[in-house]
Amino acid sequence: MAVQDTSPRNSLQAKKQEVVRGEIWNAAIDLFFEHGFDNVHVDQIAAKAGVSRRTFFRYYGSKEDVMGATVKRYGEALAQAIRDQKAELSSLEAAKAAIKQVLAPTLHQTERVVQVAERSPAARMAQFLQVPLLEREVTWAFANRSKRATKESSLEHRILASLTMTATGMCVEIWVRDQKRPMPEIVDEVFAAIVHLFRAEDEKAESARRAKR
Amino acid sequence: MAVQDTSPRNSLQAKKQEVVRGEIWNAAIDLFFEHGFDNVHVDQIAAKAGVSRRTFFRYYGSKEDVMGATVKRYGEALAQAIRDQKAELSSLEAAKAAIKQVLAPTLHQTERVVQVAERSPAARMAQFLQVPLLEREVTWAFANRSKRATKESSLEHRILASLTMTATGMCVEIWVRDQKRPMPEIVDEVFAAIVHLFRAEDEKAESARRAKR
DNA sequence: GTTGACAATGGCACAGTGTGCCATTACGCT
DNA sequence: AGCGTAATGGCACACTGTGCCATTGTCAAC
Repeated sequence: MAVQDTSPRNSLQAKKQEVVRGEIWNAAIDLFFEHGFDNVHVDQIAAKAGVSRRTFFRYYGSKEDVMGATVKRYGEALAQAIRDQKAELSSLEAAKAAIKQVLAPTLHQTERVVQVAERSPAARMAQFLQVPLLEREVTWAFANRSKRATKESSLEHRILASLTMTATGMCVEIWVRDQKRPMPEIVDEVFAAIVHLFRAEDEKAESARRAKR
Repeated sequence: MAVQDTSPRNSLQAKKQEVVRGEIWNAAIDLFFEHGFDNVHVDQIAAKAGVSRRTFFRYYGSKEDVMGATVKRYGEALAQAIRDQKAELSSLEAAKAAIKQVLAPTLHQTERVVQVAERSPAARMAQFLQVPLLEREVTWAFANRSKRATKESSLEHRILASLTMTATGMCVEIWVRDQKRPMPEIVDEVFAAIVHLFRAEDEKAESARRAKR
Protein backbone atom coordinates (compact mmCIF):
# COMPACT_ATOMS: atom_id res chain seq x y z
CA MET A 1 0.00 0.00 0.00
CA ALA A 2 1.04 3.57 -0.54
CA VAL A 3 2.31 5.56 2.39
CA GLN A 4 1.33 9.12 1.66
CA ASP A 5 2.46 11.08 4.69
CA THR A 6 5.73 12.68 5.46
CA SER A 7 6.63 11.07 8.76
CA PRO A 8 5.27 7.60 9.38
CA ARG A 9 3.54 7.96 12.72
CA ASN A 10 3.87 11.65 13.54
CA SER A 11 1.71 13.25 10.91
CA LEU A 12 -1.58 12.21 12.47
CA GLN A 13 -0.62 13.35 15.90
CA ALA A 14 0.80 16.51 14.48
CA LYS A 15 -2.53 17.25 12.84
CA LYS A 16 -4.35 16.71 16.09
CA GLN A 17 -1.96 19.04 17.80
CA GLU A 18 -2.77 21.67 15.23
CA VAL A 19 -6.46 21.19 15.90
CA VAL A 20 -5.96 21.75 19.61
CA ARG A 21 -3.76 24.75 18.90
CA GLY A 22 -6.46 26.20 16.72
CA GLU A 23 -9.11 25.50 19.32
CA ILE A 24 -7.14 27.36 21.94
CA TRP A 25 -6.45 30.20 19.56
CA ASN A 26 -10.13 30.62 18.70
CA ALA A 27 -11.18 30.53 22.32
CA ALA A 28 -8.57 33.12 23.23
CA ILE A 29 -9.42 35.53 20.44
CA ASP A 30 -13.12 35.25 21.19
CA LEU A 31 -12.52 36.12 24.81
CA PHE A 32 -10.08 38.92 23.96
CA PHE A 33 -12.60 40.37 21.57
CA GLU A 34 -15.44 40.20 24.03
CA HIS A 35 -13.77 41.27 27.27
CA GLY A 36 -10.61 43.02 26.14
CA PHE A 37 -7.13 41.52 26.09
CA ASP A 38 -6.24 42.75 29.55
CA ASN A 39 -9.27 41.32 31.29
CA VAL A 40 -8.86 37.75 30.05
CA HIS A 41 -6.94 35.20 32.12
CA VAL A 42 -5.31 32.02 30.97
CA ASP A 43 -7.72 29.90 32.99
CA GLN A 44 -10.68 31.31 31.09
CA ILE A 45 -9.06 30.59 27.76
CA ALA A 46 -8.22 27.04 28.78
CA ALA A 47 -11.75 26.47 30.06
CA LYS A 48 -13.35 27.81 26.87
CA ALA A 49 -11.00 25.72 24.74
CA GLY A 50 -11.84 22.62 26.76
CA VAL A 51 -8.34 21.92 27.96
CA SER A 52 -6.57 22.26 31.24
CA ARG A 53 -4.53 25.29 32.20
CA ARG A 54 -1.45 23.12 32.05
CA THR A 55 -2.16 22.04 28.50
CA PHE A 56 -2.67 25.62 27.40
CA PHE A 57 0.88 26.35 28.45
CA ARG A 58 2.10 23.39 26.40
CA TYR A 59 0.80 25.07 23.25
CA TYR A 60 1.40 28.73 24.01
CA GLY A 61 3.89 30.25 26.38
CA SER A 62 1.38 32.87 27.44
CA LYS A 63 -1.69 34.69 26.23
CA GLU A 64 0.70 37.16 24.64
CA ASP A 65 1.95 34.30 22.50
CA VAL A 66 -1.55 33.77 21.16
CA MET A 67 -1.62 37.34 19.89
CA GLY A 68 1.84 36.95 18.45
CA ALA A 69 0.84 33.87 16.50
CA THR A 70 -1.16 35.98 14.06
CA VAL A 71 1.78 38.22 13.32
CA LYS A 72 4.02 35.20 12.98
CA ARG A 73 1.75 33.68 10.36
CA TYR A 74 1.65 36.98 8.47
CA GLY A 75 5.41 37.17 8.52
CA GLU A 76 5.83 33.71 7.10
CA ALA A 77 3.32 34.38 4.35
CA LEU A 78 4.99 37.69 3.59
CA ALA A 79 8.45 36.17 3.38
CA GLN A 80 7.14 33.53 0.99
CA ALA A 81 5.39 36.14 -1.11
CA ILE A 82 8.59 38.15 -1.37
CA ARG A 83 10.45 35.10 -2.58
CA ASP A 84 7.74 34.46 -5.16
CA GLN A 85 7.96 37.88 -6.80
CA LYS A 86 9.33 38.08 -10.30
CA ALA A 87 13.09 38.44 -10.39
CA GLU A 88 12.84 41.60 -12.52
CA LEU A 89 11.37 43.56 -9.68
CA SER A 90 13.68 45.47 -7.40
CA SER A 91 13.67 44.43 -3.77
CA LEU A 92 11.51 47.33 -2.76
CA GLU A 93 9.05 46.70 -5.55
CA ALA A 94 8.93 43.08 -4.48
CA ALA A 95 8.16 44.14 -0.93
CA LYS A 96 5.40 46.39 -2.13
CA ALA A 97 3.84 43.70 -4.29
CA ALA A 98 4.13 41.10 -1.53
CA ILE A 99 2.44 43.34 1.02
CA LYS A 100 -0.35 44.04 -1.46
CA GLN A 101 -0.89 40.33 -1.88
CA VAL A 102 -0.67 39.23 1.73
CA LEU A 103 -1.79 42.04 3.98
CA ALA A 104 -5.34 42.60 2.85
CA PRO A 105 -6.42 38.94 3.11
CA THR A 106 -4.69 38.60 6.45
CA LEU A 107 -6.38 41.66 7.89
CA HIS A 108 -9.72 40.53 6.60
CA GLN A 109 -9.39 37.07 8.09
CA THR A 110 -8.22 38.36 11.43
CA GLU A 111 -10.34 41.42 11.81
CA ARG A 112 -11.19 40.55 15.40
CA VAL A 113 -7.50 40.34 16.22
CA VAL A 114 -6.88 43.76 14.76
CA GLN A 115 -9.62 45.22 16.90
CA VAL A 116 -8.23 43.54 20.00
CA ALA A 117 -4.83 45.05 19.30
CA GLU A 118 -6.43 48.40 18.62
CA ARG A 119 -7.97 48.53 22.06
CA SER A 120 -5.10 47.25 24.20
CA PRO A 121 -1.53 48.51 24.31
CA ALA A 122 -0.46 45.25 25.92
CA ALA A 123 -1.92 43.34 23.00
CA ARG A 124 -0.08 45.56 20.53
CA MET A 125 3.14 44.93 22.40
CA ALA A 126 2.53 41.21 22.26
CA GLN A 127 2.32 41.53 18.49
CA PHE A 128 5.29 43.82 18.29
CA LEU A 129 7.40 41.28 20.16
CA GLN A 130 7.26 39.05 17.10
CA VAL A 131 8.82 41.63 14.83
CA PRO A 132 12.49 40.73 15.35
CA LEU A 133 11.83 37.09 14.51
CA LEU A 134 9.79 38.11 11.55
CA GLU A 135 12.39 40.56 10.35
CA ARG A 136 14.94 37.79 10.24
CA GLU A 137 12.69 35.75 7.99
CA VAL A 138 12.06 38.65 5.65
CA THR A 139 15.76 39.47 5.58
CA TRP A 140 16.39 35.94 4.47
CA ALA A 141 13.70 36.19 1.80
CA PHE A 142 15.38 39.25 0.32
CA ALA A 143 18.73 37.49 0.41
CA ASN A 144 17.25 34.59 -1.55
CA ARG A 145 15.83 36.88 -4.21
CA SER A 146 19.00 38.86 -4.48
CA LYS A 147 21.08 35.78 -5.15
CA ARG A 148 19.55 35.63 -8.59
CA ALA A 149 19.43 39.34 -9.34
CA THR A 150 21.17 42.48 -8.22
CA LYS A 151 23.87 42.09 -5.67
CA GLU A 152 22.99 43.61 -2.35
CA SER A 153 24.88 43.40 0.88
CA SER A 154 23.56 41.64 3.94
CA LEU A 155 23.19 45.03 5.59
CA GLU A 156 20.93 46.15 2.79
CA HIS A 157 18.73 43.10 3.17
CA ARG A 158 18.25 43.91 6.80
CA ILE A 159 17.40 47.50 6.01
CA LEU A 160 14.90 46.34 3.44
CA ALA A 161 13.35 43.96 5.94
CA SER A 162 13.05 46.69 8.49
CA LEU A 163 11.46 48.99 5.94
CA THR A 164 9.06 46.26 4.97
CA MET A 165 7.98 45.74 8.55
CA THR A 166 7.58 49.45 9.15
CA ALA A 167 5.61 49.80 5.96
CA THR A 168 3.32 46.99 7.05
CA GLY A 169 2.73 48.65 10.38
CA MET A 170 1.94 51.95 8.76
CA CYS A 171 -0.45 50.36 6.29
CA VAL A 172 -2.33 48.62 9.09
CA GLU A 173 -2.54 51.82 11.05
CA ILE A 174 -3.90 53.80 8.12
CA TRP A 175 -6.30 50.98 7.27
CA VAL A 176 -7.65 51.03 10.80
CA ARG A 177 -7.90 54.80 10.89
CA ASP A 178 -9.90 55.30 7.73
CA GLN A 179 -11.70 52.06 7.23
CA LYS A 180 -13.10 52.67 3.80
CA ARG A 181 -9.94 52.97 1.75
CA PRO A 182 -8.86 49.97 -0.30
CA MET A 183 -5.61 48.40 0.80
CA PRO A 184 -3.72 48.67 -2.53
CA GLU A 185 -4.24 52.41 -2.43
CA ILE A 186 -2.83 52.59 1.09
CA VAL A 187 0.19 50.49 0.18
CA ASP A 188 0.85 52.72 -2.82
CA GLU A 189 0.71 55.79 -0.62
CA VAL A 190 3.15 54.39 1.91
CA PHE A 191 5.63 53.22 -0.68
CA ALA A 192 5.32 56.50 -2.52
CA ALA A 193 6.52 58.15 0.66
CA ILE A 194 9.47 55.77 0.82
CA VAL A 195 10.43 56.40 -2.79
CA HIS A 196 10.02 60.12 -2.37
CA LEU A 197 12.33 59.99 0.60
CA PHE A 198 14.84 57.99 -1.41
CA ARG A 199 14.80 60.50 -4.25
CA ALA A 200 15.19 63.47 -1.96
CA GLU A 201 18.12 61.99 -0.09
CA ASP A 202 19.73 60.76 -3.26
CA GLU A 203 19.55 64.14 -4.91
CA LYS A 204 21.00 65.71 -1.82
CA ALA A 205 23.89 63.26 -1.91
CA GLU A 206 24.32 63.88 -5.63
CA SER A 207 24.55 67.63 -5.27
CA ALA A 208 26.95 67.26 -2.37
CA ARG A 209 29.14 65.09 -4.54
CA ARG A 210 29.07 67.68 -7.31
CA ALA A 211 29.92 70.49 -4.88
CA LYS A 212 32.96 68.64 -3.64
CA ARG A 213 34.33 68.14 -7.10
CA MET B 1 16.19 85.73 48.39
CA ALA B 2 16.57 83.98 45.12
CA VAL B 3 14.56 80.86 44.56
CA GLN B 4 16.57 78.83 42.12
CA ASP B 5 14.60 75.64 41.69
CA THR B 6 11.74 74.86 39.40
CA SER B 7 9.04 73.73 41.79
CA PRO B 8 9.10 75.07 45.36
CA ARG B 9 9.04 71.94 47.44
CA ASN B 10 9.14 69.16 44.92
CA SER B 11 12.61 69.57 43.51
CA LEU B 12 14.37 68.22 46.58
CA GLN B 13 12.16 65.23 46.85
CA ALA B 14 12.41 64.70 43.14
CA LYS B 15 16.18 64.59 43.41
CA LYS B 16 15.98 62.05 46.19
CA GLN B 17 13.70 59.97 44.05
CA GLU B 18 16.26 60.03 41.29
CA VAL B 19 18.90 58.89 43.75
CA VAL B 20 16.81 55.91 44.76
CA ARG B 21 16.02 55.17 41.14
CA GLY B 22 19.70 55.19 40.35
CA GLU B 23 20.49 53.00 43.33
CA ILE B 24 17.99 50.41 42.17
CA TRP B 25 19.27 50.62 38.63
CA ASN B 26 22.86 50.05 39.69
CA ALA B 27 21.95 47.13 41.91
CA ALA B 28 19.94 45.54 39.13
CA ILE B 29 22.60 45.90 36.47
CA ASP B 30 25.27 44.57 38.79
CA LEU B 31 23.20 41.50 39.49
CA PHE B 32 22.25 41.02 35.86
CA PHE B 33 25.87 41.25 34.88
CA GLU B 34 27.01 38.79 37.51
CA HIS B 35 24.28 36.15 37.36
CA GLY B 36 22.63 36.75 34.01
CA PHE B 37 19.36 38.59 33.44
CA ASP B 38 17.19 35.48 33.67
CA ASN B 39 18.55 34.29 37.01
CA VAL B 40 17.95 37.53 38.90
CA HIS B 41 14.72 38.07 40.83
CA VAL B 42 13.17 41.31 41.90
CA ASP B 43 13.68 40.49 45.57
CA GLN B 44 17.43 40.27 45.08
CA ILE B 45 17.52 43.62 43.31
CA ALA B 46 15.48 45.25 46.04
CA ALA B 47 17.67 43.75 48.75
CA LYS B 48 20.88 44.87 47.06
CA ALA B 49 19.47 48.35 46.53
CA GLY B 50 18.44 48.54 50.18
CA VAL B 51 14.74 48.99 49.56
CA SER B 52 11.73 46.78 49.95
CA ARG B 53 10.28 44.74 47.15
CA ARG B 54 7.25 46.98 47.24
CA THR B 55 9.33 50.10 46.76
CA PHE B 56 11.15 48.58 43.81
CA PHE B 57 7.84 48.28 42.03
CA ARG B 58 7.12 51.93 42.74
CA TYR B 59 10.15 52.92 40.66
CA TYR B 60 10.13 50.26 37.98
CA GLY B 61 7.26 48.18 36.72
CA SER B 62 9.47 45.13 36.43
CA LYS B 63 13.08 44.13 35.99
CA GLU B 64 12.46 44.39 32.27
CA ASP B 65 11.76 48.07 32.84
CA VAL B 66 15.23 48.49 34.30
CA MET B 67 16.77 47.19 31.10
CA GLY B 68 14.47 49.38 29.06
CA ALA B 69 15.51 52.50 30.94
CA THR B 70 18.90 52.48 29.22
CA VAL B 71 17.33 52.39 25.79
CA LYS B 72 14.89 55.07 26.81
CA ARG B 73 17.71 57.40 27.82
CA TYR B 74 19.52 56.72 24.56
CA GLY B 75 16.39 57.50 22.61
CA GLU B 76 15.89 60.81 24.34
CA ALA B 77 19.48 61.82 23.78
CA LEU B 78 19.28 60.76 20.16
CA ALA B 79 16.10 62.73 19.54
CA GLN B 80 17.69 65.81 21.04
CA ALA B 81 20.85 65.32 18.99
CA ILE B 82 18.80 65.07 15.82
CA ARG B 83 17.06 68.32 16.64
CA ASP B 84 20.43 69.96 17.24
CA GLN B 85 21.90 69.12 13.86
CA LYS B 86 22.50 71.96 11.45
CA ALA B 87 19.50 72.74 9.29
CA GLU B 88 21.51 72.31 6.11
CA LEU B 89 21.86 68.60 6.66
CA SER B 90 19.29 66.30 5.14
CA SER B 91 17.26 64.24 7.57
CA LEU B 92 19.31 61.15 6.91
CA GLU B 93 22.56 63.01 7.33
CA ALA B 94 21.26 64.41 10.56
CA ALA B 95 20.42 60.94 11.76
CA LYS B 96 23.88 59.73 10.88
CA ALA B 97 25.57 62.60 12.67
CA ALA B 98 23.34 62.24 15.71
CA ILE B 99 24.07 58.53 16.03
CA LYS B 100 27.76 59.24 15.76
CA GLN B 101 27.52 61.71 18.58
CA VAL B 102 25.29 59.77 20.94
CA LEU B 103 25.82 56.08 20.41
CA ALA B 104 29.51 55.68 21.22
CA PRO B 105 29.36 57.46 24.58
CA THR B 106 26.19 55.63 25.52
CA LEU B 107 27.65 52.23 24.71
CA HIS B 108 30.82 53.05 26.58
CA GLN B 109 28.94 54.16 29.68
CA THR B 110 26.65 51.17 29.65
CA GLU B 111 28.99 48.45 28.56
CA ARG B 112 27.76 46.09 31.27
CA VAL B 113 24.22 46.55 30.02
CA VAL B 114 25.26 45.68 26.49
CA GLN B 115 26.85 42.49 27.71
CA VAL B 116 23.76 41.58 29.70
CA ALA B 117 21.62 42.04 26.61
CA GLU B 118 24.10 40.05 24.56
CA ARG B 119 23.74 37.03 26.80
CA SER B 120 19.99 36.97 27.33
CA PRO B 121 17.23 37.02 24.71
CA ALA B 122 14.76 38.12 27.37
CA ALA B 123 16.96 41.10 28.17
CA ARG B 124 17.16 42.03 24.50
CA MET B 125 13.40 41.83 24.26
CA ALA B 126 13.08 44.09 27.28
CA GLN B 127 15.16 46.64 25.42
CA PHE B 128 13.31 46.12 22.18
CA LEU B 129 10.03 46.84 23.92
CA GLN B 130 11.10 50.46 24.23
CA VAL B 131 11.54 50.93 20.51
CA PRO B 132 7.99 52.03 19.64
CA LEU B 133 8.06 54.74 22.27
CA LEU B 134 11.47 55.79 21.16
CA GLU B 135 10.49 55.81 17.51
CA ARG B 136 7.72 58.24 18.28
CA GLU B 137 10.21 60.62 19.87
CA VAL B 138 12.59 60.41 16.94
CA THR B 139 9.73 60.89 14.50
CA TRP B 140 8.88 64.06 16.33
CA ALA B 141 12.48 65.21 16.22
CA PHE B 142 12.56 64.84 12.45
CA ALA B 143 9.27 66.68 12.18
CA ASN B 144 10.74 69.57 14.17
CA ARG B 145 13.78 69.78 11.93
CA SER B 146 11.75 69.54 8.79
CA LYS B 147 9.57 72.47 9.79
CA ARG B 148 12.49 74.77 9.05
CA ALA B 149 13.88 72.98 6.03
CA THR B 150 12.68 70.60 3.36
CA LYS B 151 9.08 69.64 3.43
CA GLU B 152 8.58 66.01 4.28
CA SER B 153 5.36 64.20 5.00
CA SER B 154 4.52 62.70 8.35
CA LEU B 155 4.88 59.29 6.75
CA GLU B 156 8.43 60.10 5.74
CA HIS B 157 9.31 61.16 9.24
CA ARG B 158 8.15 57.84 10.54
CA ILE B 159 10.13 55.99 7.91
CA LEU B 160 13.20 57.99 8.82
CA ALA B 161 12.69 57.23 12.48
CA SER B 162 12.38 53.55 11.77
CA LEU B 163 15.52 53.64 9.65
CA THR B 164 17.32 55.45 12.42
CA MET B 165 16.35 52.83 14.97
CA THR B 166 17.31 50.00 12.68
CA ALA B 167 20.62 51.65 11.93
CA THR B 168 21.29 52.02 15.63
CA GLY B 169 20.57 48.36 16.21
CA MET B 170 22.84 47.32 13.38
CA CYS B 171 25.64 49.54 14.62
CA VAL B 172 25.42 48.06 18.10
CA GLU B 173 25.42 44.57 16.71
CA ILE B 174 28.49 45.18 14.57
CA TRP B 175 30.19 46.95 17.44
CA VAL B 176 29.61 43.95 19.67
CA ARG B 177 30.72 41.48 17.01
CA ASP B 178 34.07 43.01 16.17
CA GLN B 179 35.00 44.92 19.23
CA LYS B 180 38.01 46.75 17.89
CA ARG B 181 36.44 48.90 15.21
CA PRO B 182 35.80 52.56 16.01
CA MET B 183 32.16 53.53 16.09
CA PRO B 184 32.28 56.31 13.46
CA GLU B 185 33.59 53.81 10.97
CA ILE B 186 30.74 51.43 11.74
CA VAL B 187 28.15 54.17 11.42
CA ASP B 188 29.59 55.17 8.08
CA GLU B 189 29.40 51.62 6.85
CA VAL B 190 25.77 51.21 7.87
CA PHE B 191 24.68 54.50 6.35
CA ALA B 192 26.66 53.75 3.22
CA ALA B 193 24.50 50.66 2.85
CA ILE B 194 21.37 52.76 3.25
CA VAL B 195 22.47 55.30 0.68
CA HIS B 196 23.54 52.58 -1.70
CA LEU B 197 20.13 51.01 -1.37
CA PHE B 198 18.51 54.38 -2.03
CA ARG B 199 20.56 54.91 -5.17
CA ALA B 200 19.85 51.47 -6.54
CA GLU B 201 16.12 51.75 -6.01
CA ASP B 202 16.01 55.27 -7.32
CA GLU B 203 17.83 54.35 -10.50
CA LYS B 204 15.50 51.44 -10.98
CA ALA B 205 12.51 53.72 -10.61
CA GLU B 206 14.12 56.20 -12.99
CA SER B 207 14.70 53.65 -15.72
CA ALA B 208 11.18 52.33 -15.29
CA ARG B 209 9.87 55.84 -15.77
CA ARG B 210 11.92 56.22 -18.92
CA ALA B 211 10.73 52.90 -20.30
CA LYS B 212 7.12 53.90 -19.85
CA ARG B 213 7.58 57.13 -21.72
C1' DG C 1 10.51 72.88 69.30
C1' DT C 2 6.19 71.24 68.56
C1' DT C 3 2.68 70.03 65.71
C1' DG C 4 0.40 68.99 61.62
C1' DA C 5 0.15 67.71 56.90
C1' DC C 6 1.90 64.80 53.25
C1' DA C 7 4.89 62.02 50.64
C1' DA C 8 7.67 57.85 50.79
C1' DT C 9 8.33 53.42 52.58
C1' DG C 10 7.55 48.66 54.32
C1' DG C 11 4.87 44.82 55.16
C1' DC C 12 1.26 42.10 54.42
C1' DA C 13 -2.25 39.64 51.45
C1' DC C 14 -3.91 38.13 47.25
C1' DA C 15 -4.74 37.01 42.44
C1' DG C 16 -2.36 35.58 38.50
C1' DT C 17 1.63 33.39 35.90
C1' DG C 18 4.78 29.83 34.30
C1' DT C 19 6.98 25.37 35.22
C1' DG C 20 8.53 20.89 37.12
C1' DC C 21 6.74 16.59 38.41
C1' DC C 22 3.96 12.54 38.35
C1' DA C 23 -0.19 9.85 37.79
C1' DT C 24 -3.56 8.92 34.35
C1' DT C 25 -5.46 8.61 29.95
C1' DA C 26 -5.66 8.14 24.98
C1' DC C 27 -3.90 6.54 20.91
C1' DG C 28 -1.02 4.13 17.27
C1' DC C 29 1.07 -0.03 16.24
C1' DT C 30 2.08 -5.00 16.09
C1' DA D 1 -5.87 -7.65 22.85
C1' DG D 2 -2.03 -5.61 24.66
C1' DC D 3 2.21 -2.88 24.68
C1' DG D 4 4.54 1.56 24.57
C1' DT D 5 4.71 6.25 23.69
C1' DA D 6 2.85 10.71 23.68
C1' DA D 7 -0.66 13.84 25.33
C1' DT D 8 -3.20 15.37 29.19
C1' DG D 9 -4.65 16.84 33.92
C1' DG D 10 -3.77 17.94 38.44
C1' DC D 11 -1.09 19.30 41.91
C1' DA D 12 2.64 22.17 44.10
C1' DC D 13 5.69 25.81 44.04
C1' DA D 14 8.39 30.00 43.14
C1' DC D 15 7.82 34.39 41.29
C1' DT D 16 5.27 38.58 39.80
C1' DG D 17 2.54 42.75 40.24
C1' DT D 18 -0.81 45.38 42.90
C1' DG D 19 -4.11 47.11 46.45
C1' DC D 20 -4.27 48.32 51.12
C1' DC D 21 -2.88 50.16 55.45
C1' DA D 22 0.25 51.14 59.13
C1' DT D 23 4.64 53.41 59.92
C1' DT D 24 8.25 56.49 59.11
C1' DG D 25 10.43 60.50 57.56
C1' DT D 26 10.35 65.37 55.96
C1' DC D 27 9.06 69.95 55.28
C1' DA D 28 6.47 74.10 56.70
C1' DA D 29 4.11 76.97 59.62
C1' DC D 30 3.19 78.27 64.07
